[in-house]
Amino acid sequence: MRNKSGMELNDYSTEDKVLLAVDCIIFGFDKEGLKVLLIKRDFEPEKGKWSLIGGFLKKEETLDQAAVRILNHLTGLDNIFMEQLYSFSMVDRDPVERTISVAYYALIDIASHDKELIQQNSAHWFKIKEMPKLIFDHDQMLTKAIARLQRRAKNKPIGFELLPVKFTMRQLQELYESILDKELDKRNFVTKVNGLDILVKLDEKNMKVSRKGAYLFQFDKKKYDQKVLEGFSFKI
Amino acid sequence: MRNKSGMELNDYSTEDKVLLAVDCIIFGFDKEGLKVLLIKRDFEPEKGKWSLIGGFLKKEETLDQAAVRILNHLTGLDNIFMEQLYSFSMVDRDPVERTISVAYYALIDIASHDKELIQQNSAHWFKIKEMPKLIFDHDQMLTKAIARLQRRAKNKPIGFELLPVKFTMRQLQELYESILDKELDKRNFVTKVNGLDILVKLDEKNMKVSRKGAYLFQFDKKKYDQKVLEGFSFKI
DNA sequence: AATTTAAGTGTGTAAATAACACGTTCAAAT
DNA sequence: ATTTGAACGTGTTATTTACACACTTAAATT
Repeated sequence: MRNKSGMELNDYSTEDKVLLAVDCIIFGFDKEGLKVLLIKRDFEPEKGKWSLIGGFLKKEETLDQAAVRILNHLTGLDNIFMEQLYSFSMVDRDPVERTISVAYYALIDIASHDKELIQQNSAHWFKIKEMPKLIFDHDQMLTKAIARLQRRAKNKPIGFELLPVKFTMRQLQELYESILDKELDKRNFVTKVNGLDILVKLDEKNMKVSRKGAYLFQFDKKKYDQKVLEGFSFKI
Repeated sequence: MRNKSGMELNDYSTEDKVLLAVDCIIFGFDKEGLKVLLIKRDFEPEKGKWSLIGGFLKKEETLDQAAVRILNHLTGLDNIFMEQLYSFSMVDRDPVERTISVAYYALIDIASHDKELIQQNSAHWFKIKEMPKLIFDHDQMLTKAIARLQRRAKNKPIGFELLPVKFTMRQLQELYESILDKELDKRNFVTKVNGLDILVKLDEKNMKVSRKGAYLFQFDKKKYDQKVLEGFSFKI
C-alpha cells in the first residue's frame, strides 16, 4: 500500500515506474466497408509486421493529449473523434521493456482525409474482415475496439464521424451494416432513422451513387444536442 | 514516435517513465442500499480525507493482478468480481508525483464479507447518496464507476455479485432500484426476472424479511452460461 | 379478534419492432 | 427506339415487448 513507511508523508520513491504507451485503432469507412489503418513497422522488434499506430506518453501531457499528438504526428489528422478504450498490461506484451499500453480508438472519414494519409506511405487501410496478424497484443486491442464501436454506434451518433458531412441514406445504412456486421432492412432503417429526427434532408442529390440519384442528408448536431437536453437518447 | 533514432532497434530509453497506480471502487449492498467502501488516509498528502483504496503497480504484475492484490491486502477479500474501468491521467492529479491511475471497480456482498472488513478499522461503507468529498480525482472515478455499474447491471448478471447466494425477489428488486436509482414496478420486475429463466426458486423461505416469509432464489450460473451459448442475452 | 405488514400473483393496453411489396427513375446496352 | 437492370423511395400489418395496474393471503402484533 501507499503507506509503506509508517511515516506521515508517503514515500513514492520505492515504487516501480513503467513506460506508458498509447496505441490507437483508427477506423475508417468507404464503399468497401469498415476499415482500420495500420502501419508497417520499420524498426525492431517485429520489424516489417503490421501494427497499430502508437507512441509513448510524455511526463507533461495527459493520455488524451498523447493520443491526439500521436495521431496527428503519424497521420497529419487533426480534430478527430477519439475515445479511450482500455489499458493493456500483460507483463511481456512488449519484449523490449515493461510497457503498459492505453488503447484509444478514433473515427475518421477516409475520403475527406485522403490528403493527409497519402503522405503516410507506410500506412494502409485494411478491411475489417481481412486484417493481417498484428504485433504484440494489438489483435486483442482491435477486438475490444470493434466491440466498443458496435455498442457506441448503437447508442450514440458517432457513426457520422465515419461519413462525409453529406451522405445518402444508403451510405448510412451500409455503414451500420458494416459496423454491426449484419444486414438491416432498408425500409425499417429509413423509418427508424427518420424517426430520430436529427438529420436534415438536403435538396441535393448524389448522382454518382446511382442513375436515379439519392438524396443527401446531413447530421444536425445542434438539433441533436437540443434533443439530448430534452431527454432524448439516440438508439439504432 | 517510437522510431526516433532512425536506427533499426527502437530506443525506449529516452522515453519518460511514470508511476502507475490502481484505485478501486468497491461496491456493496445491504438493506440500506448501494454503498462504497472508503478508507481514511493516514498519510500526507490529504491525510485524514476519505479516499478509494489504491496502490501501485509493480513491475512484475498485470493491472488485473495489482487490483486483486491491493484489494486483498487492504480488505482481506479474495475471489471478487472486478473489472477495469478507465485510466485517469490529469498531469497534477497526484500532487506528489506524476501518477497515472487505472481505476477498477469491484462488487461484493457486504454481509458475507463482514469478517474480513471488520478487521479494517480505517475503512467505512458510505451510502452512494451520502458520499463525502474524496481526494484527488476520486470523485470522477466514482461517477464513472456508477455509470458503468448501471450499464453493466442492465446487460449482464453481475448484480448477483452484490447479493448473498440465496436472496429474495424483493432483495433483488431493491438492489436494482438502488443501482439504477429509480423505483421499479414489483409485478413487472417479477415477470421480467422470471422470464429470464436463470434463477432457481428454492423451497426455502427467508422468514426474517417479512411475517409471511419470502421465497429464496439462487442464480443458476450453469443455466445462464448455457443460454448465452444458445444466443441468450441478459437484459433488465 | 382485529389490525398491520409484506408477499405473491395475472391481465389488458400501449409502444416498439419486425416483416413485408411495389412503382419510379434513369443509364446503359441492344 | 426499346429493353433491361440497378437503386431509389415509400406505408401497412403482425408480432413482440414494455408498462400500468389491484387484490388476496399468510403470519405477526396488539
